[in-house]
Amino acid sequence: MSTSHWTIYDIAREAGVSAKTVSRVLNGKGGVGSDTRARILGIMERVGFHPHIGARTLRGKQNACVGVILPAPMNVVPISQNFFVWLFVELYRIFGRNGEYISFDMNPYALGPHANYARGVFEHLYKACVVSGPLALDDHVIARVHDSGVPYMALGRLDSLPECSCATVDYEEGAYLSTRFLIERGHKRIAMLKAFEGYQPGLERQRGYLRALNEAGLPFDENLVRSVTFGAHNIASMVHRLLADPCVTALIECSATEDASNLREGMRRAGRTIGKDVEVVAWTYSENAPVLNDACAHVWLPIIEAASEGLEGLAAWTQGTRKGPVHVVYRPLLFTQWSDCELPKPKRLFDLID
Amino acid sequence: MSTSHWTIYDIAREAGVSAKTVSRVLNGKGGVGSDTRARILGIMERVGFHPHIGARTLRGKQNACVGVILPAPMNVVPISQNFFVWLFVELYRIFGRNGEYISFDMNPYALGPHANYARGVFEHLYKACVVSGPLALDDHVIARVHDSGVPYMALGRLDSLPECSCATVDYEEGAYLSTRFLIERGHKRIAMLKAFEGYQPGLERQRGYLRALNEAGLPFDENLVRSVTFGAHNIASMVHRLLADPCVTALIECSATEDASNLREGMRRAGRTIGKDVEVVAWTYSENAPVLNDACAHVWLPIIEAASEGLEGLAAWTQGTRKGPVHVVYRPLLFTQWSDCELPKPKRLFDLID
DNA sequence: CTGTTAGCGCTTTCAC
DNA sequence: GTGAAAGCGCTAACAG
Repeated sequence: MSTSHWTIYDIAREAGVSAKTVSRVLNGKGGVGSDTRARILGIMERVGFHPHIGARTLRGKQNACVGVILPAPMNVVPISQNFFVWLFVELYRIFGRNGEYISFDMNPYALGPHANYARGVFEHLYKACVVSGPLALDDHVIARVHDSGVPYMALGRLDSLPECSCATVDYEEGAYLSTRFLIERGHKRIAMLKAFEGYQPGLERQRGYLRALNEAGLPFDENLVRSVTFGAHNIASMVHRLLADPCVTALIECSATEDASNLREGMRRAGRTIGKDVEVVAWTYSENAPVLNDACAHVWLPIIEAASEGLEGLAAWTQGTRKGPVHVVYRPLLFTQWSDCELPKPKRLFDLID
Repeated sequence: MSTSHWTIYDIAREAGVSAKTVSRVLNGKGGVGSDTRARILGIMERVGFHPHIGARTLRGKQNACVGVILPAPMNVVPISQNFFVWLFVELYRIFGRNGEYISFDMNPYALGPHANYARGVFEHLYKACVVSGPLALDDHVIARVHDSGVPYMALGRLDSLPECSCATVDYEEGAYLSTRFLIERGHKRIAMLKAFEGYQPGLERQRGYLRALNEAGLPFDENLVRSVTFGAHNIASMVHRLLADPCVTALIECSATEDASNLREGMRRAGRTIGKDVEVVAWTYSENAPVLNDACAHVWLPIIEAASEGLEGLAAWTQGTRKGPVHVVYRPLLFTQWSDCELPKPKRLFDLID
């Protein structure tokens, strides 16, 4: 083996030209004779030359990777296995196939309180990034990402940054549709099992629920809205608590668990029978796929569809074929007809460990 | 906003110290007064300072990411969805939880013939890397990775590089056990449906098969060993072709598809009935899980277990708590007892697209 | 305990 | 068509 590590200067010396000429060839730029170019390419090939990506990003403007970041720790906001696989394949389709590095930052929180989820942007590692998850109401990082000029797209909105680049569904509308539907069926006291407390989608659910109540002139009782975390135990006991009050005749299940068994367990404990003394509207993230067969309606939240369009927008922004930011918001759809079946219990990506 | 982009010089000026002092604080090194350190940290916090990762890797020795690379294009060697999810979670557990970036290079081949699968190593992006798949027999890249000094681990061996850092199972032994078992049951003409033509694990299968035949003094007929690609059509027709010869009374299914339906279809076309006029040994990648209920034996290839140990070795090597290379080889296990059930048809990660 | 100097490998002026 | 020189932001070596 000759030199274990070749720089453009080594190549230049070998070719009898200057480093700048090598740089031009490396970047496929003009201003180099075709014989010189061929000679340089030959040497590069022979010695297995690769440019130092750090030096490149330091001097040039182009960073190394497309980043994927989780704006909340996974134990706070878990990620579903199916969604993750879908996202990964989509990232591959849109970015990876062109030879982009796709870089995941799963747990910057481990690095201490000063580290934040967008460090890949601020450290000049990412040329673009996907913020994959809901944003906290007090998030102050996304605004800095926005200002950095690096193309980005969040899978969620943020009231405090209306210009935020995002692809999401209208959770407020979903909650509004759910609540209005139950009101129209004559319910007066409607409980809601929601999630994402402290995060924007949690707030949006609350707003939609309130809007429907207000329109109908019904009072708001804060005890009827419960936020759950993602533990099974927690969900069952929250349902139990909500339905302990016999005046509560309806429940909106928009906790994002997509798993009916805990809900059923909670109803059982409360001595309730679905369809008899309680009606349920459930949210689903797959078109026409019921989460709960005996629900009186489902609301479909097309987050996959929104994310797909958002990723394409992000890719175009990254390539410069369009300007950012991206702004995709899909409307949810309420449906009352579906074929009888129960979806498999969804798995969390990191259920496997610890 | 003040300066949109702070360097250690800006911090140094603000703090009234030199850049070197800031660098020391940034890297948690000694030789800085505690008041100075606190002041500098305060400024960093206030302005949201992040070091430029490219500059860091250029000057220092530490690269940015843990890399995951596929040594063959995915259309040539597909990856199973279950294995991928498992690998991702494991990477998270071992590297991601410590705050490492995990960077995937899914398709460097798109960048032209000069690009190779380990560019992330040669471009000084990776501080460590996992080579996730079988190595081609004519692979010349892994040796350069080996020489680069970057900790790495391949999920497969390579004859031409015995010192290669790897975690794998002994495919040769698997083929040997399978063939010997069938010979002991009296079979003389044993067909083998293998995969990974041109890749090391394909060769290993062939070697184990030959070794068992030789030991028993049976002749080798090259028509009895067929390599398949991963299309369903291909597998069924290969099985058909192999079993067309009535003298063939046994089949080793080690094509890595883990899907019995194509095998059954091929047997049907050949007019064969399993257990009656043909016996099958099938390979499985899950402990005690049958791929084919009416096989006469299964061989379990503990690749997950090997990969897990290999990843831990790689992590230790990366942290410097042990020396490389890693060398983990698990032995396969033949078993003839299992509970009756059929595994779900495995999904390829990228079946979803194109 | 702290600062000065040099230089990592590349790209960007600007000159010829 | 090509080259010389400067400098990106950081850290290692060496002073003080």
